[in-house]
Formats: sequence, C-alpha cells, structure tokens
Amino acid sequence: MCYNVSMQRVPVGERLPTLEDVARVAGVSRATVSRVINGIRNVDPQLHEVVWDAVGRTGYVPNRMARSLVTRRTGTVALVVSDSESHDDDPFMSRFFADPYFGRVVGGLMSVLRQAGVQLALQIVGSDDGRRRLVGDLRNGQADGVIVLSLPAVDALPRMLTEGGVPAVMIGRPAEPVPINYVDLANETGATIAAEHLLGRGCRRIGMISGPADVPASHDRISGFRRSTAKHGHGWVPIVAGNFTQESGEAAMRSLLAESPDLDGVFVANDLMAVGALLALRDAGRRVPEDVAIVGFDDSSAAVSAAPPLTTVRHPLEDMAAEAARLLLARIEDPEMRASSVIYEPTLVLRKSA
Amino acid sequence: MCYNVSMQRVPVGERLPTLEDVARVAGVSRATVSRVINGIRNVDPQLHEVVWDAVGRTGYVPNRMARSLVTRRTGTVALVVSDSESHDDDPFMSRFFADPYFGRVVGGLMSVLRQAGVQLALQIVGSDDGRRRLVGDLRNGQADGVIVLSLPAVDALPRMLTEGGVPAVMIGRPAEPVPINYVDLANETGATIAAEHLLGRGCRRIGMISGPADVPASHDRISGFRRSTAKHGHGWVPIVAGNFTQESGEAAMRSLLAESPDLDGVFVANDLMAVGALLALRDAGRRVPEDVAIVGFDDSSAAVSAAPPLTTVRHPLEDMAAEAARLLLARIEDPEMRASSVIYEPTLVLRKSA
DNA sequence: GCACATTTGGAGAGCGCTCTCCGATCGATC
DNA sequence: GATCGATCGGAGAGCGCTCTCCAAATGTGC
Repeated sequence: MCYNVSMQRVPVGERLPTLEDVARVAGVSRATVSRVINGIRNVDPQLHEVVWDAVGRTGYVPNRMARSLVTRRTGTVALVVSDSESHDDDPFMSRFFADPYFGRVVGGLMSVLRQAGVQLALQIVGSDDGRRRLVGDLRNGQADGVIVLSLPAVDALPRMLTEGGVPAVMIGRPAEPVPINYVDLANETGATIAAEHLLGRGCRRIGMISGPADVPASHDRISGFRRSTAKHGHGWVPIVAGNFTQESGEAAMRSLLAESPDLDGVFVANDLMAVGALLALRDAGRRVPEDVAIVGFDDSSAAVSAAPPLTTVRHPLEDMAAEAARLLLARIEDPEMRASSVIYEPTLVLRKSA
Repeated sequence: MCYNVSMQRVPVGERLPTLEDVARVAGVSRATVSRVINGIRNVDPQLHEVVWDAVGRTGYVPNRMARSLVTRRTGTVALVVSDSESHDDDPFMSRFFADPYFGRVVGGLMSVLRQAGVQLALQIVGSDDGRRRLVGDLRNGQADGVIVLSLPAVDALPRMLTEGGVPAVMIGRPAEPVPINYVDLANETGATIAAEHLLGRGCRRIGMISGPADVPASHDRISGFRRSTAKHGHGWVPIVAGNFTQESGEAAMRSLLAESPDLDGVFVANDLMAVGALLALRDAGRRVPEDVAIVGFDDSSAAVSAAPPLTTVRHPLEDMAAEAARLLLARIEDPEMRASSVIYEPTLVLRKSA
C-alpha cells in the first residue's frame, strides 16, 4: 500500500498552528490575523494577502472552542428529543429513530442548517435531571439554540427553556400553553379532510385508529375527526387508540373490526399504523378500498409502498422542520424576537386505499 | 397564565455563575472547586461538602467550552455523512435521511453514546473543500472522534482522517484499503445465502437487482451472488442496477422482466428496492412468490409491511452501529489502539416472498 | 522534640481566541 | 509646514476552566 503525504503542513511538533503561529509567519500581530480571518474592518489589502498566504502555508484552522469561549457562539444547534422515561437501552428510542418521522425532521433541519454552516447535535433527555442539566449546558452556550421534539404529553422542558432564555423552537405545539416558538400542522383540519373524504365516497360506518390521546397532535386529530363526523350526523364513532407503530395499528384494526363488523371506512392517525391496519384487514378477508376504505396520515414513504397505496393526509414535515430551523436561526440572531408559531395546512393525497 | 419561578438562582446580572463565584461562596479557591467537581485527589470531606453546597446554591454548571479548551476533550462524536457531490438543497440528502438506514444507524449509535454521556453531532460533507475543513476542525478538537458513513465509491475522507490522526470508525468498509477502523457486514455471504435460498426452493431462472456497482457493499453483494449462482451451474444471470430507492427498484424490475420474461426468482440488494420490485411484479400480473420469488436485503421495517412480507437477509445495522460507537470510544480512550474491523454475519429471515 | 515524608489547598500560568483601547501613520486642509 | 481627522496595526486583557508547581499543614518515627 502506498501512502502519499497529501497534507504538507508545517508541523510544530504535535501542536497545531495557532493564530500566533500564523502571525509570526506573516510578520504581523495576532489581532491582525484575527481581523483578516473574520473579515472585520478594512485591513490593508497587501497585508490581507500576506496573512491569507501565511494561513495557507501553516495550514491554520481556527479553533472553534477557543472562539466560542469568547464570542459565546458555537455554530451548533441541538436537536433535543425529550422523552418522559427512556432509559439507556430502551427499545423505544431505537424504534423512534427508525421511524421515518425522525429522518424527515433531520433532513428538513439539515437542508437549512447546512447552508448556514451550523451543525446539528443530537440530544436525548429522559429524566427531569437530564432536562435540568441540558438547560444548564444550553445556557452556558453549549449550543446556540435548540429544536425540540417533545414526546411526552406534558413536558416541563419547553417552559424550562423559555425561562432559561434559551432560543428554542418546537416541532409540534406544546401540550400546555408556553410562550415558545413552534411549528405545527393543523391536525384538526387534517382529520376533518380525512373524515369528509371517507363520508364523501359514501362510507356509512366509519371509525378511527388514533394515537395516544394525551399527545397534542393525536388529541387534535381525534377531536377534528369527532367534530366533523358529528356534523355529518354520526353521533358516535368507534375510536381505538394505538401508539403509532405498525403492530399497534394491526391490533387496533382487529379490535375495531370485532367491535363494529360492519365498518366500511377507517381514518388512521398515521401511515405506519395504517399499514398495520391493512394487514389486519387482509387477514380478515376484507378488500381495501371496496369493503373498507382507509385514509392514513403523514404521507410517509410507507404510504407509497403499502398495498394498496394509501390515500393519506400529507404532513409536510420536511418543510416544517426547515421552517423551524429558519425560525430558530432568526431567533438566535435577534434575541428580542417574540415567540411566534407557524401552522401548516395539510392536504389530502389520493391513492388507492380510499 | 402563571409563571412560577422554578429556578431560584443567585443571578449576577446576566452572567452565569462561574467557578470563581462558587469558590467565593464556598470560601475556597477556584482550584479546590475544580478538584471537587472533577473528583480529583482527596479533598477534605468537609470542604467537599461545603463546595457542593455552594454549587447548589449558585446553580453552577461547568462551561463545557472552557473545559474543552484546556482538556482537549469535547464529549462529542461527529457522525459524518460523506457524499461526493451534494449541494445545499440536494433532494438526495433528504431522501437519505428518510431512509430507514440512517435512523437505524443513529439509533444504534445513540444507544451506546448516551450511556457514555457523549453527544452526537451531525455533519455532511459534500466537497473536497468541506472534507478538508472537517478534518481541520476535527484535529482542532471540534469532536473527539468521528463515525463515518461514506456514500461515494471512492472517498478521500477515510485516508485524510487516518493521516490527520483523528479517531474514526467507518460503518461499511472503505472502497480502497485504508488502515481505519470499520464495522461491516459480510455482504458476500449475505448474497450467497439469498442465492442459495432461491435455488433451494427450486428457482431455475434467477436474476438480481443490485445497487450501484461502485459502492463496496453493493459490489460485494453482486460478486457473492455471481459466485454462488455460477457454482450452481448458472453461467450467466441477469443483473440490473438500481440506486437503493424504491422507484429505482420498480424500474429495475421492469427491465429485468423485459429482458428475461421467464424469471422465477430475484435477489434484490435492499428492501426498499424490493418493495418497488413487488409493485412492478404486481403490475405485470406476476404473483409473489408463486410466479416469482423475491429475497430482499436489510430486514428493514419495509420488509415487514410489504405485501407479501419480504423474505430478506438480515443486516444487524443497529448492533453494528453500536459496535462502531464502542470501538470509537475505545480508540478515543487509547490512541495507541490499532485499526481493527468487525464483520457481522448476515442471516436469512423467512417471510412470505420466497 | 526534631527531621522527615505525606497530604492538601492556593497562586498563577496558560488553552487559543476576540476585541477594546491606543498609539502610529497617513492624507488632506489651511 | 503645521494641524486635524481618519484609518490601521499592535498590545494586552480577558472568556472559564484545568493543572502544575509550592507552601502550609499534618502525620510519622526515632
């Protein structure tokens, strides 16, 4: 094997070149090099060149840590996954990461952060002690701001963050009103769209597979569905709760079927559960959409690959995450910015299942 | 709304308490507080208590930045996604993040890092300039080490990292031999298992949908498949390449079908493409597995929810990522550690598609 | 009681950077 | 040519922490 020395540095022992070294090579002071590198004030163009040349020759790279220490800026944003009780090897967390939800959020976030030259640091907090430590670190400038994915129904983190003065944006509204920035989807509207589509195509006996009733998004989808079915004269509709996993959707579909065998339409609160429901329906010998129509929620990749492909409520998660990142960046830039929220409108994506 | 002051600090203006402040409150020197907090040397138990008390009263949280500056340790590991030519709003990246692959890796990584109190920072590099900057930052102690997900077939990053002396572990072997730690799957074996299963269940005309031939994992799966079919007397087998997305799998299946209409078994190099293949097969009126048997690769969530559920080669990605994290942590602890690699053996998961 | 080894706490020098002064330099103006 | 204002570069003080000295305090053996 052949190793060509691709990096021809001017190594000073194991020490990396510092501003001081560059200054010496360029024959100027540390301050001048700093000014050139940060593009501050007009430095004599000639010196400017000399300095950059010295930077190139020494292979200098600014030390972020040292810089952050004085500027109080890290160029890092934390993505916090706040969970109520997740312990070290909790399988829940790994399930969460494998869920397309997480990846879509990261993708949306990165599309904006990358351009801004900001890096994303992943943090999980599972206990109140962890939350406290996190807020402490954050106030200390561990990151310039945070994007919060709050899983528990009621979570002290959003409040702790605002009280600590940490720039933060939530994806999904907080369960209790807290003056915090957030980006959310009009979940009620989404559920309404789904219900009306089901009713519109002639379903007479409809039900719903919901998520856990205490998380805000889930709650809103339930109430939106209830309200709109009631409006159309369906006094009572069967609702069974799952926990957003495929297996739970399958189980929920079974109990729904047992409860109301004459079911002809189901709104499922996310695509993953809808895929599970499809499986249960096939087992029960019902055709989709002929016997039972299914409307999912999210428009995740699972919706396209399902058999039949799912008609679903589109949740523009990437766009929302990108907006959250923009909001956070703006807030970091302007500490006076007032808490604001952006609500996205869902749309129905028609495929085969309803 | 009611805001109860949940954090009763002793605020010194906007300044957060520093070691100095704690020292003053405790009536000792800065050094002593530092020693107590870091548990170094035996400090008089009585002072010990006084110091912790002062820490509590002031609400002191150590400033990581300042600490890192002197210790050269950050408590951060970077997850680098090295891409050849990804630009700012490249849709490819968002597709990559939404792929279960990414989430599984993150989940596996976090399961180990979390316990170690290490945070994960996400980095994307798309250009050689970006790579250079990254290595520079890394050498400067921006992170203690890196986990590399190298997408391009031939990538200078692994070598740059080893030459720069940055602790690094790759997930998936490097395309060219570089003395770097890595964790990989025995891809050839996986392909062999798939081929033999197909042959074993009586398939006579088998083909393959592969990934891009220049990425190592993909290459190995192709050669494993070729070798084992040849061994069983199939001199030539049709292989069409996709790019690991569902759509590409669908397209590949169509051309495979056009090329060899009498096909009765296909090995698909990942589950996502296999789901696409299933769609194409259904369109073509072929039953799976009766007319055409399908074996996927990965055992991702897509395999379970596919119709029919995929028989697939299990890729224990979470375990591999966790192992990579452990390896990295060990390497960070012991800089003398020699580059080593861990190869996982794939297994076949039997479901309905073959 | 004294010489000695052994703890234990404090002073202070940095880690690598930014940024505020301030003095030096320069060109323009009368 | 002297004076003023503007501009530009350097010195040096920190940012908050760790860690190496050292001095003081304590304990040990004869």
